[in-house]
Amino acid sequence: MNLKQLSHMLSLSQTTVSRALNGYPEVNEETRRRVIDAAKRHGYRPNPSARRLATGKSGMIGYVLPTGAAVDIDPHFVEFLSGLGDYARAHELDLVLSPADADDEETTYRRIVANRQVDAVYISSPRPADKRLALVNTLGIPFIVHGRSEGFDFDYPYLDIDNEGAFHEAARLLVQLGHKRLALINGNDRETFAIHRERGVGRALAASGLTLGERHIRSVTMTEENGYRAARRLLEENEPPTAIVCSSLIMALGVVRAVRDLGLTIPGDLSLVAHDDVFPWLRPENFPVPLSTTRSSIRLAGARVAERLAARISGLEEGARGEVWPVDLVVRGSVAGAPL
Amino acid sequence: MNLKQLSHMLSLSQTTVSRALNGYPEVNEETRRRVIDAAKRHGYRPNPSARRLATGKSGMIGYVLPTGAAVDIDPHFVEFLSGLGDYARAHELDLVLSPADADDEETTYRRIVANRQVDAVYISSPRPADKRLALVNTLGIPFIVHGRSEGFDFDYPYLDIDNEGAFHEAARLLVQLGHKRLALINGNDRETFAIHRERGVGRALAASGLTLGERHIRSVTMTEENGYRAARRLLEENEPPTAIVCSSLIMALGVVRAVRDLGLTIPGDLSLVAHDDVFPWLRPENFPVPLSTTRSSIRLAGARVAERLAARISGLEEGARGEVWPVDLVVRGSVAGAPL
DNA sequence: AGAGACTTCCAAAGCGCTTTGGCTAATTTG
DNA sequence: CAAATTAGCCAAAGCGCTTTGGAAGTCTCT
Repeated sequence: MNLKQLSHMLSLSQTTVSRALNGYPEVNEETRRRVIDAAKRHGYRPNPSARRLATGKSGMIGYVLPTGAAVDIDPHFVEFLSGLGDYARAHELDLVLSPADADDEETTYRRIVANRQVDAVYISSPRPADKRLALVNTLGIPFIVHGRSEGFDFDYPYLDIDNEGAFHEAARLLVQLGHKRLALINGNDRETFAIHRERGVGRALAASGLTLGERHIRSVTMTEENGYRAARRLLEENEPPTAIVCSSLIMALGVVRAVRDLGLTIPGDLSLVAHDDVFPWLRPENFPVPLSTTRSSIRLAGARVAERLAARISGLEEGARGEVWPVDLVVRGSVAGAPL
Repeated sequence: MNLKQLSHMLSLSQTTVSRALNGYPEVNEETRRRVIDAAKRHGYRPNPSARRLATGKSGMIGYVLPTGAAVDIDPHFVEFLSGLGDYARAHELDLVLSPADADDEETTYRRIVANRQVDAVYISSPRPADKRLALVNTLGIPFIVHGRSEGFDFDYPYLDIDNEGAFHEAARLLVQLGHKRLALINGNDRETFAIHRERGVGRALAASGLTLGERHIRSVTMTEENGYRAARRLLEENEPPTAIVCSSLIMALGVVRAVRDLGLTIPGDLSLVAHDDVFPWLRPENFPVPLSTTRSSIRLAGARVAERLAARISGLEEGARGEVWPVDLVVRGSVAGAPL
């Protein structure tokens, strides 16, 4: 059932039927009702390919997926996707994943924009002065950044959590508990979120005249093994930290293992706080010692990003609105006063 | 730069240019060279929307993503996706994720097929007599199943690992080591892979006159917490198992925690083997006691599925070829002879 | 030399929608 | 009451490809 048949059936022109269905004003309400009714009865669905060709709109959102033999997709991605799906499901919005060589995403961005494959894209894990931002900005495709970048002469729409505030709170708590030697096991410090987190911890320490020395910062990709290694190196130093703030639950697993291997205890010898993106399959309250966390659901963020992308596509949202979500600090058994 | 302009430039018809570019035989090789050359020089790329409308082919593969407030996307998905991207990247093949209500995926399958949104789909985590299989089979869209189903009167193309064989081997090893009371902490037993794994363990036990009683099988979604709970319940029974086979590393984390909480040790009191899908961020050799595993890279499977989908789309692969990959049994410190 | 078979190309008709530019009849306005 | 709007509809022209159905020219064979 296509438009031609439907309009013939109604003894109307394709123009009128099309307009009736798409909510244009220049059609009699009575006629519109007839059309909509007939369309529903006959299960008419406009052919998306034809519509695409005519309008240049695809009704899909895109994501350029960096891949490569040495590249692992962040496990957080799947949670973000769940959220995105939560929104998209209800709006028949599909997501196009365009795998790209991690060393050359630009080609892929250009391709999907030139081909008009998607109406909008989102960008995740941005870095300061991230080239992708500049690119999509000049290419003129609607976009939203999940996270933040820095150092541009233009504003852009984003959704981010208050990483600095969260880690500031966490560190401040530890300082208040008497800890003087804090360490930070961070994610890749070329990404903005990691920079913000470090800044948060640094600010909290500075407020008490303390500092976060180079020695006490590890910046690694977030695997259990890297968490373990970082923790061991920190804890085997001369004056080991008495508290660690850690950027992910997965790394925290490694930290816990290292602490055990060294015959230490949490929170007796070491206080530990980690950031929790809320994985359904690994929960901080189930750690050997319930883990204190800064918590923010990445799934909710996914849903919100989808919602805002849809709004931008339909013109409901404009401009460079930045949105920063607060982060909860949830204190559990893994923190205690500094050892004497 | 579109076809019209290009053909005008070459003083050829659109027909000839189109055919030259698409490798049709009825065009002089000399002409073809000229055309291809000019196309390259001017950076001509056929408009995919137009091509889609004309041919009905989208050049994309699809996946219907079950979502819902109570539905969590399997973290394995991201690894599979990495593999898919490895192949797709090199072939400019995009992946369309169509989020669907987990209780009604059929509508979405029908939509993407009717709209010809994708040229092929893959289906994962199939169950016996899975409705999705019957559906895509009748809808006539090329597909590949990652995993296996059972109980159909038709064959279908799939890629699966030898779950039964793997768990048979694992259980056989444990039996050989003198274990008489084995338990299985499995995934959702409505999915075929879990059934196969149970079958494998059962067969190994039966070969030695042992059985895997109802009591010794837990079938749960694969979270750390569920692994912990299942292990505790098993180990707190009258005659607790001396060996556990576990369907995922994440659950194994929970098992290890439970063992510790109960004051037991691995492998002294309990031998443990788990299936490892090869996550980059959690490796069995880094468990407190290095974990014995049945190993199979889900990422490689993703790449292979993409490759086969592409082959089916282009007609290189036909029929209902099933492909079963062997699984490695990797023995590490977590298994030992049965306690006396 | 004429019939048949290739080879190589082309004009034009789709694919199914949106949108432009009217046209008619009804309504409002001075 | 004539002129100017407006409401409501339509025909036709795209969007940029692929593909059908020739047509003209070149070879081959008897």
